[in-house]
Amino acid sequence: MELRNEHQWPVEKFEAIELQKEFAQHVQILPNFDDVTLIAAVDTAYGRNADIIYASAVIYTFPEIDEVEKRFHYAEVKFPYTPGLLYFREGPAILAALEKLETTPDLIIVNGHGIADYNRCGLASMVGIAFDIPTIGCARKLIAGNHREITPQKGSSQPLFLKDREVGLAYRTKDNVKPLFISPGHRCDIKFAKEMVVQNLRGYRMPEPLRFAHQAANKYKRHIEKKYQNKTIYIKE
DNA sequence: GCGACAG
DNA sequence: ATCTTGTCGC
Repeated sequence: MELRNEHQWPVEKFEAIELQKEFAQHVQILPNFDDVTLIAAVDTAYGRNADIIYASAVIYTFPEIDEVEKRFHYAEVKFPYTPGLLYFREGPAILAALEKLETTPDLIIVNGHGIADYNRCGLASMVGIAFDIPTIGCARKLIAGNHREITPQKGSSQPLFLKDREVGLAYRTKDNVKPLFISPGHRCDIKFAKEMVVQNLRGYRMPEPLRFAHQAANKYKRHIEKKYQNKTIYIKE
C-alpha cells in the first residue's frame, strides 16, 4: 500500500496535537456502499521493556476470513504512551507494516478508537487519513464519550456520545462479556462500522480479523526476540 | 480545580 | 501494552 499523506513524526506532544487536529480536518464520515471483499486488520505487541513495538498487518477475504497476505514491522518506540495520542506511538510501526502489503484491502480494522476521541481523530482515523482508505476503530476500553447502560446479552448496544455528537457505539459481542467500542475511523459511518464488526464476529469478543492480527503480532514478536536473544537488536532506519 | 485516560 | 497460574463461571 502507498501512503497518501506523509508527514514527519513529532517528538513533542504539542506538535503531535497540531498534526492530529490537522488530520481531523480530513476525516470523512459518510455512508460507504462499497462491496467489501478484502479486510485488513492491524495490531501491535510490545517488548518487555516497552521499548520495541511489533506490528502486524493482515488481509483476509470476507466473509470467509481466509488469510490473503500478512506483513510485519518492528521498530524502536519513540513516543510515550499518551491517551489520545496513540498514533504517534504506534503509527510508525503500523504504517510501515501496511506499506509492505502488496494488496490493497477495502477497509482496515484498527485496534483503537476512530472518531470516539477527544479530537475526533483517534488511531484508526489517523491511519485512515494516512492511506486515505476506509478504517474502523475497535477498542476494548472507552477513552472519551458516554453511553447508556447496555444489557448483558450479546447484540445489545447503545450509541456513544461525545459532546452532543454521536461518535460510535458500545456493543456487546458476547453474553456477559465487556462491550466493544466501535467507531468509524475514516470514509465510512457508524452504521457501516457496526455492520462490519458484527459480520466479522466468530464467537469471540473481538472481530476475527483483529483477533488473528493480534495473535500474529505476538507470534512475530516471539520470533524476533528469539532470533536476537543475547544480542543487541539492531534497528535500521 | 479534579478526575479520567485507547495500547 | 507487559509481568503471570490457577481459577471461577457461562
